[in-house]
Amino acid sequence: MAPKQSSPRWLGPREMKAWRSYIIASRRLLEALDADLVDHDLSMADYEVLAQLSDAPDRKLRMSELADIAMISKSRLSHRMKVMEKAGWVRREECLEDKRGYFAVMTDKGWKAIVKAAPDHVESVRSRFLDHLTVKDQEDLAKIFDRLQGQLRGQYREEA
Amino acid sequence: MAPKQSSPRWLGPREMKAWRSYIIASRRLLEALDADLVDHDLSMADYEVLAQLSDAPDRKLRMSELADIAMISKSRLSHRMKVMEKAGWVRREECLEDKRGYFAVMTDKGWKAIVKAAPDHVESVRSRFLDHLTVKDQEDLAKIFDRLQGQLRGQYREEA
DNA sequence: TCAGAATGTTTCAACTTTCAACTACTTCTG
DNA sequence: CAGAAGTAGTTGAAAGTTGAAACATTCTGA
Repeated sequence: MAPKQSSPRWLGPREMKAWRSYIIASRRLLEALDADLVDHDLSMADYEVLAQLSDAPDRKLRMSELADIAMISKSRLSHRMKVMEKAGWVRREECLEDKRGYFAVMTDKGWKAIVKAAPDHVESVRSRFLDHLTVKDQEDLAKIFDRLQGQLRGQYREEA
Repeated sequence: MAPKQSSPRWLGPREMKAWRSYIIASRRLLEALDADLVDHDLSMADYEVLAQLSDAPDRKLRMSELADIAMISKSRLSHRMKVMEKAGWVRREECLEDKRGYFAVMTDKGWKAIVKAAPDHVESVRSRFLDHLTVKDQEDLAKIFDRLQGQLRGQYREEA
């Protein structure tokens, strides 16, 4: 895929440090955040889905759009929705404009669940991430990761 | 677990931005790096295990130590080793000093596999991550994520 | 010497994920 | 307007992942 280099540009010490620090801390961070959510019977993935839904107008979104912004496949969302539906957090609703389509709608129970989980999750994000960043750090990070994202977005969507 | 706050400190715009940018870009980055390794029949997790092994003296490590530095559970490593053993990349070797123990040893075939994958992986890390960072960015990131890691290390190991 | 701890594997059950097929509907094209 | 092609979403099966718990073996310290 990537054109073979005649000789690979190995990472220098500073590059290696940046990469390893980032990747290791990130793994630990994600693990910790997931662990913090277990008390609410949620994973980060589910939290993300519910959070997106709760931010949407009328707390409802087309399945495809939800899959898109939550960054999961349609099939996966379908399966996950079935579980969340059983938990009573969401329900499906037909789309009248396009009868192929469905909306994912957050129920009151789902809303209560996310409202209950959110403060702990936010606290968790603070205590494990934000609290350790200065204002400048925050700005630097946002800048850096926005730059990365710009280049990553859809880059590997080659199969389409 | 976390003590309930009387009122949660919601994220301000700058905090939200930093957090979302980081988490979204990171997910895309990880996905992309994994996708880049598929050609070599490797996942990031397997790459990590093999890389650690290839860095070790004699390319061999005690199972526990390997699990530790690759940040996976012993059970998981055991499972994974079985797969990699079948692929011919590693083998197990008894430990003579402690007969309970085993070494994970990288085979020649495993060495060849990682040597073949490494340049592409490094190139992938560059093109998707490092190339978008200035030297200062690299230093900033290392500093920030080291700080995070210090606080995360073992923090949730409460069950032990 | 022996109880308890440590190493590592295994079995099992639950869960996750992907893939391809499928239904139903919409849009495009001539 | 017919029919081809595309889109939305679901489904079931298969494969893979994971962690917990039980287990065998060996080590260690009192």
